[in-house]
Amino acid sequence: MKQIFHRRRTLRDVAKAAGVSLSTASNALNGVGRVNMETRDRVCQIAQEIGFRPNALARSLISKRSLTIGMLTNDTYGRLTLPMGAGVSEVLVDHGVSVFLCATNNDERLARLHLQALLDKQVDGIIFTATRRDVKPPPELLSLPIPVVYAFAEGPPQNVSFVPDDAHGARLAVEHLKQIGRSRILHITGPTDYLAVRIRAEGYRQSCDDPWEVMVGDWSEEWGYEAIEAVFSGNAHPRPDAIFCGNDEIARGVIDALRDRNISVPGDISVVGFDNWEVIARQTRPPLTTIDMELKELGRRAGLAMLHLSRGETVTPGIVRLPCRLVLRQSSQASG
Amino acid sequence: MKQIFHRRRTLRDVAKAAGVSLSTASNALNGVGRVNMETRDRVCQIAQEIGFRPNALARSLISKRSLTIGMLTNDTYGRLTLPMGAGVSEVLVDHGVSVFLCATNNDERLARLHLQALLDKQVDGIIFTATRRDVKPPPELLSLPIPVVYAFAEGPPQNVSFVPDDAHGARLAVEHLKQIGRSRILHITGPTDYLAVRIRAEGYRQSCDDPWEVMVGDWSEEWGYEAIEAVFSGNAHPRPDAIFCGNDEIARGVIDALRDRNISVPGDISVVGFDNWEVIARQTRPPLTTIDMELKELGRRAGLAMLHLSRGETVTPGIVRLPCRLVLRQSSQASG
DNA sequence: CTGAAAGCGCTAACAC
DNA sequence: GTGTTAGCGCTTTCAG
Repeated sequence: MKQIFHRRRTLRDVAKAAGVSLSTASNALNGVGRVNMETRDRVCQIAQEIGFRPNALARSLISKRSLTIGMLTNDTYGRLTLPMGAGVSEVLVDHGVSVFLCATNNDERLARLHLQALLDKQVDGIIFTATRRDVKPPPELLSLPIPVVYAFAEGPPQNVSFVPDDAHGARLAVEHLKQIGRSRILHITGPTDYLAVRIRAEGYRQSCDDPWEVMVGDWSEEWGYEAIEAVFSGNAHPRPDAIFCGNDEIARGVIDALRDRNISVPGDISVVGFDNWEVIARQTRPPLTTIDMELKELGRRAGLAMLHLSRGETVTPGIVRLPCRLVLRQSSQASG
Repeated sequence: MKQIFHRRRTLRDVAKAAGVSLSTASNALNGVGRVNMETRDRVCQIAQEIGFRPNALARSLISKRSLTIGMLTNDTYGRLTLPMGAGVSEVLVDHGVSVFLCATNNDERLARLHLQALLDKQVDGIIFTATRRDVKPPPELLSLPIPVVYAFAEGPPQNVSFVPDDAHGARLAVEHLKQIGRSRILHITGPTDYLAVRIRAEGYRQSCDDPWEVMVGDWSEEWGYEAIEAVFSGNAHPRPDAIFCGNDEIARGVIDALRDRNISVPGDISVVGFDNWEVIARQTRPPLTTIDMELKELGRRAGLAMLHLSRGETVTPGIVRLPCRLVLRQSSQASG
């Protein structure tokens, strides 16, 4: 395939066709300055007809605002980055701001390469997102000539960071379980080197009247399954009547293991997950009650903050913790 | 948060500091024209020191190449779009090309908005990707002043489109099953209004010596589960010794149903899925043999094609079908 | 109200 | 080899 494309229309074309000068055409189209109604309409009319669109590059060169931001993410677009990205561009697109997506794939060189390209292209700001909120952002971000916002990552105190309120999420889960009459609540979760794991566990301990020892493993279904085996095999373990899992995959393993043991969910034991990863949470049997981190909203907030900053406005710095949401399905209460 | 940022260094700053003219500085930094080795080094040295970086906007204004492309996708970044996006930017980043990600969310208005923004920003080209290859691309794409490449979508014949070779994938699955000695192969798949469903089914029929009637439902685990119930409940149905599923979710339902019926996988029945969606395929018990559509490679090819086109080179038009890959796990053969 | 002129930051002819 | 000049497409004083 090879196509020949004809020159784009420029403001000059419009001006000539309308028989006015460049500046008049410009003023007319932008609705600034003093310009006769009639000429204004005529210019706009003609611009429309010949399909004129202003060259954003030329504009940005003057205005020093490119209406462009970069989104730097450390993963190959995991399930976390995506909803956030959607949120970000959702709030920005109406303001004409486009988003460069840069997947650094956890590669230092790639990150630098992308960052350099972004700066060269004069992006108005950068949103850094990660798959783990305790990922250390690249140090280059600390001394940039443009604003930086952190999403699902904790930036330095002088910047704005948006993270899900994991403690709140854990509380939501536990409170819900208590409210439906559960009291022996077990927490099975992922590796403790994840900040989120530690915070969720702490949230669990604080809202539980009688917290049990937290069971720590990896993020897999397998671990959830094994954990249940461990709890129900010997007689050593006391029996829970509810299980709050650190993520949905673990919860799925837990539910499968309970079913294999003919323990009814939610009849005998209520199960709550974390993440609301639909492909898992909707497909457990029964469907999983879980905690949604509202990532899209998080993205929206980050995008909004970026918008303000790029206009030179002030945004309160610090780490903003956004509330989670309890998603009720059948795994916690029979009436669903 | 509010920060004051100081003016960026311009070529003029470099020239002044080096005591040369603008053009000499430019030539030196770009290694073009005739410029004395010593002055060249000195200029570069100084540029480095004061942290000069050329303004890509100004450059693009002259070169008419923005080193920027747009990726238009119809979904909120499904699991298909993402690996492709990674592939695209992987091949482009080394050439200084950045990618605008535009999620249209299947909204006409949003699509137009994004498209307009992209054109205004003088992107060198557009990659259109979809979640279904039979999604009709927006008609606006047909008459654009820049090249358009289709990925996981079928564009008009005069353009290049890259799609996974579903027929090949189906053949891979069936051939594999035959090779391990299976002959009564059942195909359980998704809705027939999906082009991919029809092609995979056709591939199944052609490579099977004795194809059975294809079982059609939706894309869910539930459907896979139900389908097995249907097959094994009455006596009407003949019993398969292998099941090729239209996607991994169905396969998971199938495996769960078989386990619930104490039918051994892969002992009695081999199961093969489609998609290689790891969160599912890795977590079935046993882990799922499946077909990978090599989406990242697909993205790479699309990015490469874009690169050529944006340089004005010729690319053979038409629909390019990229081979799939069989991912062996334990669900098809015991030795795994 | 409108137009001529300068300039954003950079590149590319073309003199010197 | 190096500097001067024009200009990419647009906005923006500032005269008229």
